[in-house]
Amino acid sequence: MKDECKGDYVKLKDKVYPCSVSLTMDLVGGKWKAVILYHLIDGKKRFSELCREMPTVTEMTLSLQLKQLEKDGLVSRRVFGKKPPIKVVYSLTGFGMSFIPVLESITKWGNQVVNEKGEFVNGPS
Amino acid sequence: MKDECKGDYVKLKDKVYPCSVSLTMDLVGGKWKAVILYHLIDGKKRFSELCREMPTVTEMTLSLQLKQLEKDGLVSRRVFGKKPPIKVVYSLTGFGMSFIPVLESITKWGNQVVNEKGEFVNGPS
DNA sequence: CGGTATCCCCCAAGATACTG
DNA sequence: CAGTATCTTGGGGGATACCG
Repeated sequence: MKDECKGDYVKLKDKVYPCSVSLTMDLVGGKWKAVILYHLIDGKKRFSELCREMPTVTEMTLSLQLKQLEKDGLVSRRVFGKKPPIKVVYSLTGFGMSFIPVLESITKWGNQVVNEKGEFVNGPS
Repeated sequence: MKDECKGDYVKLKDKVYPCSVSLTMDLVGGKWKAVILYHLIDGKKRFSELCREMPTVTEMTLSLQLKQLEKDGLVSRRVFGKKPPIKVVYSLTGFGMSFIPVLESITKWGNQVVNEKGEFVNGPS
């Protein structure tokens, strides 16, 4: 039963998806993952830096999402120091970097949408 | 990278997002929206066709997601007939079509991932 | 500093049954 | 044919407090 490409299933780490779009959305979908990856495009960042750059995400959610991204191999986490002033640095892995073109595509479209139908705002207030 | 104002907020229909990536994920994120749009790339489809092409989505969820996509202006819904053998056709709007490049980018990346780390499967399971 | 531990709410999404 | 109507559940995501 040879279907078209669209009908084929794809499998990654014991999870089966109906198509590669579905797989992508599982890896980088959700409310924050793509945003996090976007903020890591320009290099490694500390946890607190990410917090500052994404003030609308709670620490807990950020931590959780980072962990999932790390588990899926998109982000790497390196720890410096052992006593309470610890330093943790996150960065894109090679795999994560391979996603940059998609992120740029997403950003570009989002900006277009805002330009045509929305508006840019300058403060949280 | 031209977009240096990553800290700016964007607004669309009374909703405020921390960045355009966040906006995009709100419009086409979730488990199925992007998949639905993907299946509409090659032209208009009836509800039952979409059901058949996406057997892992329930009718209810499909209906719900289509309604949201319609509300956000990405998909158009046209009804033919008024008595029980009704025919409803869904298609991408111009706005929806503007998202095709992003979908292609997503598909391409997903396929790469499967090629390098996963596998293609031919049957359901 | 960089998280966890809890607790909680909401809603996406599924199952099943029914209808104009 | 193309959906609704309910009901249920899982887990994403937030708030707050605390810890190594």
